[in-house]
Amino acid sequence: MAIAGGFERFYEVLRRLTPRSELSLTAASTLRRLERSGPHRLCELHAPEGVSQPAMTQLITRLEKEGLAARGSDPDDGRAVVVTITDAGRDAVARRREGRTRALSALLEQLPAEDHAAIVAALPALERLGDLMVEQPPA
Amino acid sequence: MAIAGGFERFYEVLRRLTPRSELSLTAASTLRRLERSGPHRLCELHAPEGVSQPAMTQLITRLEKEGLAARGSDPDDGRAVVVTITDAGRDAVARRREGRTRALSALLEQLPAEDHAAIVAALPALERLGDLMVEQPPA
DNA sequence: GGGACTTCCATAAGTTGGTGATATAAAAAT
DNA sequence: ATTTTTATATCACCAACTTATGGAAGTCCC
Repeated sequence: MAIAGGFERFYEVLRRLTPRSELSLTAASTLRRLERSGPHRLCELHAPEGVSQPAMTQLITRLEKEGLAARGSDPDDGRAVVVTITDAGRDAVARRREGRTRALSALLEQLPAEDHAAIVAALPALERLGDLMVEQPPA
Repeated sequence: MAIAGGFERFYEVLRRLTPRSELSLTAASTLRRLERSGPHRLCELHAPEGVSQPAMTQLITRLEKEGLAARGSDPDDGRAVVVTITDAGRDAVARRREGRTRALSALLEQLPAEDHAAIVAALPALERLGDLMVEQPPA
């Protein structure tokens, strides 16, 4: 399939759009999740982010150290750790989002209008493809 | 921009499509480059792959150890190291490509036909966006 | 209510793939 | 013939994972 080849290529390209920022991929994704859908227990975070539980523990420890997230407790369950995003965390997410958006916009503007339109038109489809992929662990 | 958000999402999704394989992202991308456009000197590889020169040296060392690439020399320049992909390397690239293709196809088939069409239609545009990104180091 | 599992999180130890600083040898320049 | 530049390699270090294991809080079950 040419589609797979195109995706492979696109993936590498996106990879380069990110790297040197203050947040790792998983860190950014986790913070965005916390911002979008509120506090979560640690065990609810690691699976959707696709990392092991110890990795999530360590990530939260890092985020806490940097002041971007906070550990809390659940009064009804002494085992649980409830992770919350802080204001500084929201700022970091916003900064990252803005930086990405600016870089992408600059590139998109140089693209022919019909390419631009094609990408916009495909976004909802890509979104749904993403949903499928989360539901069904791809081999 | 909604586009940036969509890409961010899509990136995370693609990330999950890759990891468990035998090759790291940079390794796969480098092998593909060697397959596509023939032998390269080490110094011609690290910049387009977006890693430092020591990282490329180490990557080539790993690939050599695994038999996927080979170091050669340039008779006209004693400093140069010329990297070539081996048959085993080609096999590895092919296997990876096939695995990805199968996983993606399985998902794409479940998507409504118009989503499928939208993605196919956007591929050339994404390709061109990728070209732009390589030319212009995004902030 | 007192064990026996179970769930949630943390810790330990090891691995991978990167980084910057620096060394070395070959080529180019002055 | 020096000096400078270029192409790799090596070194010490680090970030972010992994698996295996430990311990504490909850649940189940007579």
